[in-house]
Amino acid sequence: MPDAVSVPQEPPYLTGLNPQQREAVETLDGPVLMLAGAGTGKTAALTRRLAHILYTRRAWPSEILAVTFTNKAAREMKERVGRLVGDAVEGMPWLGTFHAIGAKMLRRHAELVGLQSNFTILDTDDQLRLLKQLIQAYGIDDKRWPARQLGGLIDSWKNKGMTPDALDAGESEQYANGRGQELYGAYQERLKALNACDFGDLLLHVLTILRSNREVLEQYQQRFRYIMVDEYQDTNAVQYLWLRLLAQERRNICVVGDDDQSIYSWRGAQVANILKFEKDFPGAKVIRLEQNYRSTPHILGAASGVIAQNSGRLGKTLWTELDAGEKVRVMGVWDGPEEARRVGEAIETCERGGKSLNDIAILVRASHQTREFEDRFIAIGMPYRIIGGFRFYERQEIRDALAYLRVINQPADDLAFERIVNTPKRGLGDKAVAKLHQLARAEGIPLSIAAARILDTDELQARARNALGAFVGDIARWRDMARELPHAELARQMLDESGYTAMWQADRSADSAGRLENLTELVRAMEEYETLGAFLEHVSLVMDNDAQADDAKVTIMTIHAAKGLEFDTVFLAGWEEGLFPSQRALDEGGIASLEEERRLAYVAITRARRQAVILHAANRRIYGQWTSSLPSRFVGELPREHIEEETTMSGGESLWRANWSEHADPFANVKRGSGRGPGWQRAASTGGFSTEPKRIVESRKSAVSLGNKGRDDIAVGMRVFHQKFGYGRVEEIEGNKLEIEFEQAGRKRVMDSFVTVE
DNA sequence: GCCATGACTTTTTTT
DNA sequence: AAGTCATGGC
Repeated sequence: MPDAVSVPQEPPYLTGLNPQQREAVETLDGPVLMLAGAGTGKTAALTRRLAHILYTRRAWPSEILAVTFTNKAAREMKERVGRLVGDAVEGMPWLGTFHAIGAKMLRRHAELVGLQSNFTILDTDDQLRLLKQLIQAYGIDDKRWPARQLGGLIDSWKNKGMTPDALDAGESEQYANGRGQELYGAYQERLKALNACDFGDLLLHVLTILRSNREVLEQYQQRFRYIMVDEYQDTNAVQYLWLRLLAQERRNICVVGDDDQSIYSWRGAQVANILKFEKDFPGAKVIRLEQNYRSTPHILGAASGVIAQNSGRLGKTLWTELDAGEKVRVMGVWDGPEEARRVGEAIETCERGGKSLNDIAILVRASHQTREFEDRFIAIGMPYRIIGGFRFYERQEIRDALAYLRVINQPADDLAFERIVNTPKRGLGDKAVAKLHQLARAEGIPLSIAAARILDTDELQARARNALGAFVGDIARWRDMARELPHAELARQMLDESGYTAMWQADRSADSAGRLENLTELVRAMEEYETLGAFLEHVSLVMDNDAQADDAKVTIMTIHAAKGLEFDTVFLAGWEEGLFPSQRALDEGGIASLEEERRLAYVAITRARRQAVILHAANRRIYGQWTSSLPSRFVGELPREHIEEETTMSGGESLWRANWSEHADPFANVKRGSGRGPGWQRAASTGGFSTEPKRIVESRKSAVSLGNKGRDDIAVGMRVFHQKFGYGRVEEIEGNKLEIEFEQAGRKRVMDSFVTVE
């Protein structure tokens, strides 16, 4: 230990950083732009920078604004900072997603935009129902002008920072021949009446408040001594305006981003934000992180080759000191089910090689692709977790239960009231609800109050009136209970007394048990929150269903959801024209969209640490229709020296014909020979092309037998035939896997779907 | 008011 | 293929 006296020991958070990272950590004053390529340790730099600020007492935890894009990223940052500075991280109320922070600010100043602080945050489903009502009320044909479209437009307006009165004619023109503004305005009015807001409002309302209330703005400008923003390339206009206002005073803002990983332009993200940072904050220090610590040179080379096809990049040179490792495998398969099967097999090989399933991920372009893998993994008993896709709170039973809680928490929440007024069935159908609406609209009161009033009239049939009376009585009683009982207990009783639990208990369908479990889980989760309001906020903004990460599972998710994550082995499925790049992107956004798809491909490949496998299928079922597909152009853009191509489809004509007969007329439009894309031609001409006959058999087998999930025709001791290993005797059965003593091949573990009974 | 039936659309990505 | 939505019989 040289010079232990004169050199104070380096704080732990500074060790192991490269010079650029260290500079990013230690440059605390003034604006900083960190351009950080994939895998260059930007999260490490960011978290240590945070630790540095706290450690040197430049600011209290509550004086730092740290914004991330996803809850996952926020959680991870919290964890990593916690490891460096201990409990201080608990006092960081302003670490979170833009939306979570927006909600927090909005609750404090709700009255400035005409809301009460217990406002409800509507999700997309509520939003859509509300829009449908409005569209109908305004006499617009919802076939021609769907609510979804209006919802999308409103969202994009909010992302651009446009309130209804700031909307220009061109924007308004996009919906129902110029009635966009009218509807948007009406929607905002309605939200106010419901004491509710949508996701976009969490950002836009805050911007409005900061812009129109000098004291509030100054208060926050003073408070936030340091501002840090992750994934800056994905910020949209409102977020940008927000940050600019908040950072203007102290100018201690550090943003981190990578223009090559900008994949949210459809949500209003503007890469331009990162490009003009130096203009917005003159004197900004620009720090580039270019050493990649994550991936092997082959993986990096493959990713760089693809992204190099894009124009208008800031450009950077990633390099790594890691060993070359394996080449990226590119695998052509017959169809979707085979893709899932091959990936399953490859994962089993990894597993046998001692790899944890937690280090393996399957990334897809569109969430519906997860299904193929789910089906397959259930069949072979492979543990998996799906991230994204259906969120916990999007499930019907959870949304119903939450609606009960919302009605208690916030009497003006008509959407919640409507949802549960006849769930479970109480004999209050459309007619009764229409009467309620009528009264509510005439008097300008919420539905729940209208419900109480209508009981004194003879508007409703005796039957409906009795049912409604009972329901109104229940709600009143629950509201009283809410004052005394812990909210989890309240929820339990409410679900019971309302008959909601009973409704699912009486349900004989396959998933009713799971739904009841989810309800239990929901109530259990409530216990962790101080107030009902806090819980509801958590549910609508933060909660996701990957909470239990205890045992090893393969992760299946979209590429978007994978941003910022990394895995040893990554399978990239469905690299086919039309799927990835997505047809819709190509049709609607032209070259700009294609480039975004390409960035997506770049993000996908760079998630891998050691091994990347890219797959493309020759046939896929789209909307129940078999369609032939070409390998993605991105496959053709992978530099040859970094990849290794193979296909499971050998045997030429005979195999193709053999498969045709198994489907109705699935490949009428299959193009053969010269009609294939570049990747395909190359695959066919390289040595990776296999001609082993056993593969043919297996390929064909897949097309036929995939439907069989589990089978009951096999028992221990039976003589069975396996396509690859021949005849053998079943020694052991474990789920879908069989232990078989083969006459030729010896003892092997195989999947039951591959054997036939003698 | 409830439920069964059939026509019809759908899937890009998320807070 | 699966889910949504409108219609009509009970």
